[in-house]
Amino acid sequence: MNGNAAGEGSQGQRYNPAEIEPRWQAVWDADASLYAAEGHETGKPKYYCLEMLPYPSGQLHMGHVRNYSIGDALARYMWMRGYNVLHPMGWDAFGLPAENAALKNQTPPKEWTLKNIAAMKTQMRRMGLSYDWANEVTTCLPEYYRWNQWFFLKMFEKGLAFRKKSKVNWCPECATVLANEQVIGGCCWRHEDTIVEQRDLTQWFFRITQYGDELLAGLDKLEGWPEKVRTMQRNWIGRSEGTLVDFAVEAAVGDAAKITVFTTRVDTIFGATSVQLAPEHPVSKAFALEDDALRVQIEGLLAEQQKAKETDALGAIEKHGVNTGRFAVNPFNGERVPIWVANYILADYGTGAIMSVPAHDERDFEFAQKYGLEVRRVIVPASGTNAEGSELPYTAEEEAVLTGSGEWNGLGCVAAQAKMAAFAKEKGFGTATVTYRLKDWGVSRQRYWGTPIPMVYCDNCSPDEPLPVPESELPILLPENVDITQTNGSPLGRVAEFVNVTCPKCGGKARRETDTMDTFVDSSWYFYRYTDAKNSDAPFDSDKANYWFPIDQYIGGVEHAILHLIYSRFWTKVMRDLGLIKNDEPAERLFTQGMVIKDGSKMSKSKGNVVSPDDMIARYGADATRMYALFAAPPDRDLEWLEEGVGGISKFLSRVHRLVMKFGAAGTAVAETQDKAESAAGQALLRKLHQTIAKITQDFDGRWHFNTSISSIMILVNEIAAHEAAMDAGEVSDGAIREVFRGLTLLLAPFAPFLAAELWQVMGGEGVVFRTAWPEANAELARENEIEIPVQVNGKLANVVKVPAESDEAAVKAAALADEKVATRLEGKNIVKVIVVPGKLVNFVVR
RNA sequence: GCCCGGAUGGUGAAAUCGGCAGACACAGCGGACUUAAAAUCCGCAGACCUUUACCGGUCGUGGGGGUUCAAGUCCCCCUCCGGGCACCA
Repeated sequence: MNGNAAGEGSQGQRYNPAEIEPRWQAVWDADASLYAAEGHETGKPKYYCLEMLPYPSGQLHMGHVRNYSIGDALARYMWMRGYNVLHPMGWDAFGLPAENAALKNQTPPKEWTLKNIAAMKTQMRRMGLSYDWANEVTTCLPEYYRWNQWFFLKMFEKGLAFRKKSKVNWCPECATVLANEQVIGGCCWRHEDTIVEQRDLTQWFFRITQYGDELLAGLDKLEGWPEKVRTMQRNWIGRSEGTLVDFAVEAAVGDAAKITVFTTRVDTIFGATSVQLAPEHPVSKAFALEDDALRVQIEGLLAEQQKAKETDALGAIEKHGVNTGRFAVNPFNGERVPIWVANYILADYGTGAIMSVPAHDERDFEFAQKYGLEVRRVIVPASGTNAEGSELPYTAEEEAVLTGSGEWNGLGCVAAQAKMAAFAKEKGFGTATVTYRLKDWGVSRQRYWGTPIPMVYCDNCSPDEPLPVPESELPILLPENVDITQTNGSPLGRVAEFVNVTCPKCGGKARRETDTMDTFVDSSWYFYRYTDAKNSDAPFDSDKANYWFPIDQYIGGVEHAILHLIYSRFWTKVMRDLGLIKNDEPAERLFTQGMVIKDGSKMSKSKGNVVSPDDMIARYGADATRMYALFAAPPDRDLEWLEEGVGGISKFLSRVHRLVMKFGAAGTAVAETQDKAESAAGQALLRKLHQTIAKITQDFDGRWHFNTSISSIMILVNEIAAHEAAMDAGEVSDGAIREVFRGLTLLLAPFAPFLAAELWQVMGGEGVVFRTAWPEANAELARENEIEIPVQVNGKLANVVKVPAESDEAAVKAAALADEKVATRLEGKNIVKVIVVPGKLVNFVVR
């Protein structure tokens, strides 16, 4: 290039990320120690910075870019603050897409997955992310999934892994079972238009409900987690205190001698005017066997309920019921009440049976109105409470007392609940109890690409009980070259060498379990493996895990608020009880970043609004792409991707580059300049630098509003540019120039690592910029000499006056009164009151 | 229905503890440089009224009320948008 002879800006020195970034990437890739975590023997405090591991689809998307830009900035900052940082990455590599891709491209899942991992790793390196690749974890490799199997055996030993026949969500498209959490709106989470069916299958489960109380109680202590996530988990666990009460069935048939109802309002039991059963309740079934006409009606109700469940319209289902013609006896008052079967009673919550109290429950009221059942009031507002809230149904329990309830009359509702539950227990027809919405975790999947479950079935020696594979036989390798083109049944069931096995107990012929594990198993403990990823004797070394855990900061999308994060908490508690670790919770702090939006909606292939990170990097560089992801919005909010914005950041980085090339080459070795004779320009530069250091340090340590951190760096650069002429003229000392450019580069390092490394080298900085101590804000240098004070008259701005920074109240007031404009406003008025907030404002209240 | 978020210029946003609303950017407009364009640099920029211009004024943070010398910020009521949960007894 030619023609641009003027001064410093020759073409060859222009900011060119396409040249700078690959050069530095090569340097970093060649140095495995750069981002390596140190051992516990280091004297430094530890910091475990973790971003959620991606599914290796083959392509990073902008959500990843955002997630990892946040984590990377934090990790680099913590390093510069002198911490021993663990910043690992891995691959959630099992799961259905690999099988789908295999069908489509005739590529085996393993090959497809490993190829994708390689591609995404390249993208991550291009992004300049500071991962410790020595601790990389890939969940689909036997080195990892053998420990899934090991944990399964431990859980089986402790009775935490068990089999039961259960109604399962079946996606016809996936031809597999889905967890409740994978059913969204009655449809499959992967096939949004495919309605999930109910099927009966024998499945493996993890007894997460055993930890229900602890999972719930632990949420209160997770103060570093978003309240939103904690609330979602609380709702998911759905703990509910109530009472079980037995109603005897009149003229009992077979097993159907009593009906146990679950209620949270046992205080209303004198108002119970019917018992309502779920269609699938054993007593419903027993009645149906005796009466064909009734059976048909009950089946009808069941069909309605299932259909509603499938379309997720359960909340809106029209209530239907059928009177069985039979009666149950209320043990509290000996009264006969009719037994109904209804479509809105769920078999899998509580006991599948309720007592219906129309006067004090919305749903019961609606049902009773429809079928003309008796509505009997047994609760009234406590005296002194106004009666308007007492219209039926009256559901209050505070400030409300019992009536028409025999010996319990006059008791407050809450007190009555405890006393009546105790009474039921004493008399042997009930007890206080706790019910959960949380269900045990179904982990069986009838798929190929997952961890084989390490159990065998032997008809000879153990026809009823599955047998665990001995630990010494692990891993049970997932066979390769399996035909996964057939869609029905487990693919592994068709591999004879896999299925046929010698019984570990009797040595005879036995069959292997052919289901694989839910991939949420993989992601429930991967972050422990990061602490010791190469260990072949154990999932990890306890000392190492205990050094690093809990995770100091976990960063990811809010879509994992329930599933992944509750399973991870469960797994941590199980591992603690196995004696492997000491912590009760996996992560001290959790951060959920917002979505990346384009043209008003979430980026997705179907909407065709996907922006490729590779394109952005090719056009503007990785630094600009990452920095934009942090600049465009605070990290917890949704971010609108605007390509022009990335261009703006790129322009800003060019400015920085130009200025450092021009002035920074003087070097960074000397950092102190408290030269008393520093020029006004020099003082202004140092003042802005130290203000910026304070601001960014505060952002990192506090609320993570990196958008304002970056804007403050821009302000600093604007200040530098404004003093360019003064620097040209030699009015600013070399020391001040050095300090300013050195500080600027260090502040930039967490956000734009490539450029920071480049500039550091240009300036002759010692060592690696990312291991250089984070600059410290000098309050003395940051202090303003003069500040502007707004002066208001009756709360309206009159003028702004300049005063020395340390002015006291009287001086500020005097300066305000001395101002001409202010004086004009005050003319002829009576000053009633003067408010002076030192350093902030003056307000004259006049009449 | 319940529980969380959110609503500020043309756009993304800032205002962290009740103290100058719109920092910093994007887009736009004007200018410098250039044969020209790109790039770069400088400047303008909430709306409205007034004014040749300067100056000046009024309104303004989804809507309505309130507290206060002072409200985007606190309190009460309402609207809309996003997310989660939902006959869970």
